Amino acid sequence: MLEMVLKKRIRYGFNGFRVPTIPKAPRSARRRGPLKKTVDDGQICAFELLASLAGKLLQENESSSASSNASEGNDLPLISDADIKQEQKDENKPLIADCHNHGSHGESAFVPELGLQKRDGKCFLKEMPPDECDYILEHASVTRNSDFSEKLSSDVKSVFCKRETASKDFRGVTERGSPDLVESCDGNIEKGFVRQQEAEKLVDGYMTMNNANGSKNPMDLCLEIPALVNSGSKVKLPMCVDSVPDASFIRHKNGVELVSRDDDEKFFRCTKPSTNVKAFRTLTRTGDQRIRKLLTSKYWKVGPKLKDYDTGKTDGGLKPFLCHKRKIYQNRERCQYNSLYKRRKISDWNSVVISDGGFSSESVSNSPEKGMNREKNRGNGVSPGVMGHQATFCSKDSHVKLSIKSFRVPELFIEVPETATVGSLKRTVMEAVTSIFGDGLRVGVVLRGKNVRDDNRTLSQTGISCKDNLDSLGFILEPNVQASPPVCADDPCDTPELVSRSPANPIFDSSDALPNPPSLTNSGKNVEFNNESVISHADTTVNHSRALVPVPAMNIEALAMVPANQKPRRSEFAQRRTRRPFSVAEVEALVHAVEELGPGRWRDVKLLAFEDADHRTYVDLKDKWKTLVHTGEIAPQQRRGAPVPQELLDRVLAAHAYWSHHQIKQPGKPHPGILNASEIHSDKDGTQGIPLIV
DNA sequence: TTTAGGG
DNA sequence: CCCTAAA
Repeated sequence: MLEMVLKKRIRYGFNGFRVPTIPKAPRSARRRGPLKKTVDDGQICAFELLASLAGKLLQENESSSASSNASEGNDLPLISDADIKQEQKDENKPLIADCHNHGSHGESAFVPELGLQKRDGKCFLKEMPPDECDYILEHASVTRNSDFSEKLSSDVKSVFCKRETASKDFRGVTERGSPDLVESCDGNIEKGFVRQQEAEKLVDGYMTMNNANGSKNPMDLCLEIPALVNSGSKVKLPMCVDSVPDASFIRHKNGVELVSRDDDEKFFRCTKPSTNVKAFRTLTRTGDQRIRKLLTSKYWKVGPKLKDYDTGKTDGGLKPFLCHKRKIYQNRERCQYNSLYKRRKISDWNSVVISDGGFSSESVSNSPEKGMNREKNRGNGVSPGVMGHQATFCSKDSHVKLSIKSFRVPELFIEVPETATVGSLKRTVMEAVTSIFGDGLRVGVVLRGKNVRDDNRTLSQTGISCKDNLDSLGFILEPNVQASPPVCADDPCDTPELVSRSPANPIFDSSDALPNPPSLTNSGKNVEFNNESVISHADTTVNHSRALVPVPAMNIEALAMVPANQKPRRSEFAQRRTRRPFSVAEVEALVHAVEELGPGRWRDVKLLAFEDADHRTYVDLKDKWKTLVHTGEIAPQQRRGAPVPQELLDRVLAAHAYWSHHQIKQPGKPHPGILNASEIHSDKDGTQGIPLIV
């Protein structure tokens, strides 16, 4: 038989799926309206439940958490999910919004919703097995979209579904305009709750997805984070991660093989007989190394070991998967996985709000703003509870609002026999996607192209609270290193970083020619940030590099349709950072630092004068110095752009001349001349700054 | 990861 | 600013 290789790129970002939402925690909460209305069931109590849960979890966790996440405080709440329950299927309720619509392309997205189930009013909690239940899976729903464009690209999109709290059902959502498929999934989704350190947080943290009623883009996630928050602790991302585990399971069942490859081309293989799916995380060549790194297989390795389970498949429907997964998951895997994933999953939830804006915030969120979401990072120990009221440097408000419309996903490669049915293909893709997620994705925060790893820094410290930086804020999905469950327990591994960076451009798609990347494109990086910074949106999605999100969406069709597109278009994705002219103050600081340190020691210059300016890399400083020198050398009339005080230019030239004569920097050594003494160790202190030159 | 330069 | 070769 031949195998077709489908390569997909998954762009999370692309249209279709914006964000899958996965509400983790309190589902009920998520739904705005429903909750109360549905009072009837347990839903009503969602918060309460959550709170109680959280409390339990906390208690339990504390011990565990200590072990597991000591460092970070990740401990998240667990989620317990009771068994899975949902089972209703409502197929056709369109919940969410669209994936993008492209005019031409219709996408159909399918978003399942997850509903929390309560078992009894009190639901989960009770049922949760103390141990295992730690977390409940959440899940994500996957969506498929078929865009042409994407199809072309053979991307897979995944979408998260949002769920309604009350309902147990999934619904498929279709996008408007998209002629294609709409599928509804019946699947059941499990949810897990994450335990959070604090119950409150739980509450806060829940995410809401958009609902049909939701406003505009259901898919969009808006996150609000207190600027002060330490990245690690406070914000929680509701990821689909949880679902991940499930996915993994799924995979096995089919015998699909997933391979994750990193740039190096190492693969992981999950294996199994039937179809093989390989998921590659290759990055688009955007060239974004960063991204690549992220994607690299190392990260992705995931635990391939899943169990097999049966699933039905003929349907071709996703449903089976979902259901199966869950079931399986619940039954068996859970425990195991829980342990494994727990950390991750649990980790953080912050409240995420779906774009609709709305969930009833009041109940949940502490934050003043209503629709805000918070995220927590799992990593930090910091309690979410504390939201920062503090003002951020840059931002006016203490909260940073982010909106993530879509995430990008790396490419997936799938191999299936020609004889495979479309349904199996779909499943395969689904599995591949889920497996990826399942493995444990964690959210990485990229600011100005740099992965922000320090989870303990506050957003304001990191610069994320600044609007300007928001543009360059992106979220990426990173493989959970932890995949190896045991290891990571405590550590940071899990801790995802949430940083958001907004990518500058949503470029990526355009190249595709396909209209699709609609959402992304729209959002172009800059556009959005207004007061609120929207972080990822389109950009992220678009940018492969920046924004990734966990939620998987799939385009099945696309897959089928486009078996092999391999065109990696690098250019597409790459985007340029937003331009950020140096202010006079920055120039002054730079000049001062160079006067002391001399050129050639850009790292030290950065540390000395721009340590807190995350967006200024040492390369930027070096480049700026280069331009300053040039500017100083040319006639004032020839200078363009924001004028730099002549005084500074004079200092630039003086320093340049000085260092040209003196050995410019010797890294290890201080220079004999003027400067040295101060310089060497002065680094950060250097503040005293001695204007050496002059 | 930094530097150093060209683009 | 980006991208890279070198270190």
